[in-house]
Amino acid sequence: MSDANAPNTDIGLDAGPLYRQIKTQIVRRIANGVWSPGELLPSEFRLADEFGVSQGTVRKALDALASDSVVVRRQGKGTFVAQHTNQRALFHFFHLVGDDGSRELPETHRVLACRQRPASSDEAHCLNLPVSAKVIEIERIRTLAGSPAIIERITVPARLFAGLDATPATDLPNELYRLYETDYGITVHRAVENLRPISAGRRDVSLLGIRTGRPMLEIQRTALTVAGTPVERRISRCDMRRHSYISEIV
Amino acid sequence: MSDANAPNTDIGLDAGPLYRQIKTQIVRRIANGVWSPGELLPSEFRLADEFGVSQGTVRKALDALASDSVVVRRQGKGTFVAQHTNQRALFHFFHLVGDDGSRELPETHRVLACRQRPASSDEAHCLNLPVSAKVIEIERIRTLAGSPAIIERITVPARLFAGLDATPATDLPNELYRLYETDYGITVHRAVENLRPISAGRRDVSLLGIRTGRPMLEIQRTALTVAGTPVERRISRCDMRRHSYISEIV
DNA sequence: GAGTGGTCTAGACCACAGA
DNA sequence: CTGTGGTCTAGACCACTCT
Repeated sequence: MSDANAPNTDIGLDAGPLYRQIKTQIVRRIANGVWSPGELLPSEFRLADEFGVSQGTVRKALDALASDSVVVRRQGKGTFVAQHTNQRALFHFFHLVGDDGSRELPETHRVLACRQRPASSDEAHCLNLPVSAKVIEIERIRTLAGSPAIIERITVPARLFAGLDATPATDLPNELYRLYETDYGITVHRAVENLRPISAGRRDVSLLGIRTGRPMLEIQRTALTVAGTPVERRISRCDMRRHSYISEIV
Repeated sequence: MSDANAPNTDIGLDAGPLYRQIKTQIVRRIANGVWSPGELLPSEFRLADEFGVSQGTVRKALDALASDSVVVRRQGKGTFVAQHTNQRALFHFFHLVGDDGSRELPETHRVLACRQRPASSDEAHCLNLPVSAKVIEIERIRTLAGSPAIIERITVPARLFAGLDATPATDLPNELYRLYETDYGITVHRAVENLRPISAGRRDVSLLGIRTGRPMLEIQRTALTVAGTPVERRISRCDMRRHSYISEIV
């Protein structure tokens, strides 16, 4: 890239087509905060100049990033680093739909706890932390269609979210990923969910008003940054009497 | 396309960029059986000639089709219509994973019934059939890690699958989508699954050896062709004591 | 060696946003 | 009006497969 006739040295061990190297470089800059969510990237021509390649090659990298939802392209305006919006939360990170097919984010939530503590072994494993590491735990109840329906236990590494446990519960938004992004510079890019059915226990009964032993859905989620670093573990117990989990397969 | 300087007439009301029109044309031919699963498409240059556009435009259409898994491209060989393989079944159409993270298709199944009957209202709705339409129902038990774990009721429109109900149970493969493709010319392209937790009933107890009332996962799937026509309704009751459902979110 | 898709380039024109 | 991304073209060269 710096010299068209020599192998590259400014990319970790080089290799692969140019557009892929450029894609990697751009991802790296976004991950390092050189460009922040919502920010306008340089135009294709400027990037092409900087990387020493043709505009078409930069375009191919940017198109790939757009299809990964790492950037958003807007004709006439430019290319922007993707940002968490309610739209994205709804269609990508929230999979519960009403029995009538309605797709709505929870309107309200009630925070039960927000404290710092050592990671459990599950959390240490999923978040790739040493066993002694501290995490911040948020426990809350989310409301669907007017009724409390989800008990959520969210844990994040304390090192990355310093001070989050001191946040007043009223300052915690329902869509936490926007908070992670704006206040801690951490963007959740993708997640893996493991689902299994469970029986309502005493706590579910008292918090959600469901009957003992009724089937519920447990969602275990691990959320990752664009660099693949796990940044959140979230376990949700969901009352599915009026909702189902939707999964689209291609 | 037929004339570079005149608007198109051979595409339903035209409109949109050329590569998209070409993509639509190719999808249409595949849907109509002009090109069958596994078949080699003409080369980019031949298609470009035929459509009267440049090779680059055809390439863009084919790349888009490849990323939709409608075609598969192989350097040095050509572009092929995508085919159902065990790989695709495993990574796209089967979402149950073992507690140890193992991802395996069911090895065996036992067919309980394969008969023709009128569609239920759910089936008529999901398959977009008139209420009086006939469907063919297959009921079977699938085995995971050596134990019967899934009770599946599959229904397909009798009109599209004439004779399927006369198939000996031993001729039904575990991966039905390959049968649909080879014997009935119907390719499942995508599906929508709705999940909800349920309690094990009498039938689950006797067929799967699970205890009454234990939580299970019900998966309601509607499978569609590349043209968007629903071709299968499938309801699976899953014993999740040793498995979870995995969902990857981007 | 011939044919295929994969990469890269260079340049034209269009559609859209905003000063 | 300028600058942006979106489309389309034409041609070069590379990597791979098969004969």
